[in-house]
Amino acid sequence: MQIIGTGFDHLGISSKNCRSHSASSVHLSRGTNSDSIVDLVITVCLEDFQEMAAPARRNISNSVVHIHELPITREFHRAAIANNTLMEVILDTGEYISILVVYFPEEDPQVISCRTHQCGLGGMKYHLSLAHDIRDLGFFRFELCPCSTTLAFTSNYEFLHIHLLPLVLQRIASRQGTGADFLTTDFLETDSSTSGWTDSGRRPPSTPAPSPPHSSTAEAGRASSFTASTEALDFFALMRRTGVHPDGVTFTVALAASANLLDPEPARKLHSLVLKSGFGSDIILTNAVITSYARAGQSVEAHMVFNETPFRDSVTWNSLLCVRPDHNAIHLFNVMRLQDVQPNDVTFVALIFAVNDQLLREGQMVHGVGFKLGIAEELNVSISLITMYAKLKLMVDARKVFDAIHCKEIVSWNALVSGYAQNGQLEDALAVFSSLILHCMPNQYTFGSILSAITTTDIVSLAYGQSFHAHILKLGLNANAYVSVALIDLYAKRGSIDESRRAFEEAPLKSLITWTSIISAHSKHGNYEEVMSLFESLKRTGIHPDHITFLAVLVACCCKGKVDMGRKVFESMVDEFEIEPWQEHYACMVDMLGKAGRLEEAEEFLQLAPMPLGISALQSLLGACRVHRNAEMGSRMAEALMKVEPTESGAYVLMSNIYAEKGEWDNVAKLRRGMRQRGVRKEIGFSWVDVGSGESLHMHRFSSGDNTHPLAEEIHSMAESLGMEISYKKEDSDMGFYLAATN
DNA sequence: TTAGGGTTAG
Repeated sequence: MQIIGTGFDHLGISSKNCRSHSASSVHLSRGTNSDSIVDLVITVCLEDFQEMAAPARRNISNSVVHIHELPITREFHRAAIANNTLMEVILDTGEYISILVVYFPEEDPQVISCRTHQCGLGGMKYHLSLAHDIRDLGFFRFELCPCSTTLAFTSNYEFLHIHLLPLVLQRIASRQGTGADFLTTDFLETDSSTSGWTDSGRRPPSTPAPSPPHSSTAEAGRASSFTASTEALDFFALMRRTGVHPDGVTFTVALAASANLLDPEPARKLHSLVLKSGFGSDIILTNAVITSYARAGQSVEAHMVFNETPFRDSVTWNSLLCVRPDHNAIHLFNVMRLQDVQPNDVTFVALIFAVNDQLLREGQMVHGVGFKLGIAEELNVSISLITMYAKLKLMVDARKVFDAIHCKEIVSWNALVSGYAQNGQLEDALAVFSSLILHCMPNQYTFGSILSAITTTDIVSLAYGQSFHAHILKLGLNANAYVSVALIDLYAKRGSIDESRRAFEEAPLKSLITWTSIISAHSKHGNYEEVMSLFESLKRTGIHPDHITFLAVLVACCCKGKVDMGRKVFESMVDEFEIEPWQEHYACMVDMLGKAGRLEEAEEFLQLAPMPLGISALQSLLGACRVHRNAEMGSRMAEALMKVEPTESGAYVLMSNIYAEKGEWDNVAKLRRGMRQRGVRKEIGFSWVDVGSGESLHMHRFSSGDNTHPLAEEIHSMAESLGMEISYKKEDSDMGFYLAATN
């Protein structure tokens, strides 16, 4: 990427400030680069940007365009025109283009650099990735998107941003040097004393809403949506503070932003403002209010607004149908039809989504009604149906829906691949992939599904995954967040931890999931030190670990016998990160304490858990009782296990071993009799060996004493020699430990 | 300017 311009030096913009989205180096020198990538640098504020942008639009596909040092004006509203025109330029050209906009107020220049990055998707759709390089602007800290983010151009955020940016500029100019941190003020708060459900003072019940994601923690898309929406509402607040009255469009945009925040407060305040501003009967705003409440988890309020609305259009009904958790979507759909409201494709998509895997008949019924109305054949409805049937484990029906689609786009192929992958039908998924590549270009979703299917299919060799990895590299999809996570997981589960690590390091944007993937990978490999070091690095990034991260760390502590550290981690999860432990966390603690021989503490944890811990915790404690020869606690655990799962052999076998080791043969015989009477059979355990020669893409499965493989003899002798090597190594390390202890 | 879903990850 090349940025052309003059006047940058004295503004202090360095390559650091102008991070390249594509991670290539940034040159701030004057020069021309007429290759395929075109960069446009604009120094504003502009006298009349529109006029200047016109030649830009004409020339942009030919070479570098440079608009520079235009006279500064105080008519800031023109900046809005400038922004709009800028966006038009991007859309018109349809080229890969990077634009840097530098706002340059007259006195004491302040800089906001805003890089707009556009990528065209086959000329069909345009998405903008809008990244703001933030500079410390003295009194004014402009917290936009701290990292590169992707936003749809048509998202409300941009429009609001474009409309209100001039106000920000005006604010900067008028308040320079005042030290006011005006963007942190909650302008919506000015109405809080009077805000409420309606002017009659009726307030909605305060149901807790899901907390907003940490802007620094959530994966980039979510974070950007959250940050952008917060910013949009800040602008809205600023707009009101500066005395500009919002119109219906502004309210709609602000409500859409509030819907992204998952926080009921802005929704309530905006609803109140809508009513006070006389927009109470505006159907578009009413619909937006319903969605805003619904997204914030306030389904009661969403329903109340719906009920109090005298006029409802199809969007109003669809808005309510999309409220989660849905209150009987099928019933709502029936009422809608009784009231002669015509359902459309959106209605069906929402309805199908509401049909979960418990509702087979309802799902089929919805399909039938959609078919009769001629809506089921619409592409988006068909894709929803494929996913619905895949969830219902009816892949034959999913396939029928897929086959009936006339114009198959990549998303429909992906829905089918994913359906097969999720239902463990790897071969079908691979067959669909083979056809898919003849018709369209696979994308990150395709590979995400395929890789996860390979990872979860035990009998498939790593070589299979590697061939897809090669495909991914060729298409340049390896940097995608989802693909990199799938690769980390694939390599870790197939024993190649170094490849896992490489996939992690190559991931340009590391989300919590990326971090958790690599921590889990090392945890599975028993690399305690790596796990702890990565965990510390993760915390230093400011990303908050979640339940699964903690589980991976606790498992690592458990495997390594680091009980005190494990307890510390568990406590920090509860006290510092305020994460309510799942039963898996308690079970892990029980396992950890049990393995370390701290059986009483383990049993305490078992009782401490606010929920029943399930069989795995009991099994692990029973196993610990066997190792540490505590028959009394062991029999308590075994009894509890036999009550929960009377036909599972594990408890009988373990308890029988405890008795055998203590020489209590009568008890052993009693247990065995009990097993026979209840028809309990010991399950056969299998192991898989990946030969990795490339001749076969499938792994080889063995059970104990299994001689059916043609190379059984060779394999057994190799296993024997490996076993001997392991025991020598173990003796060596035991001796080392002994020497260290005696010294 | 309001409604939705489909593909991916620990």
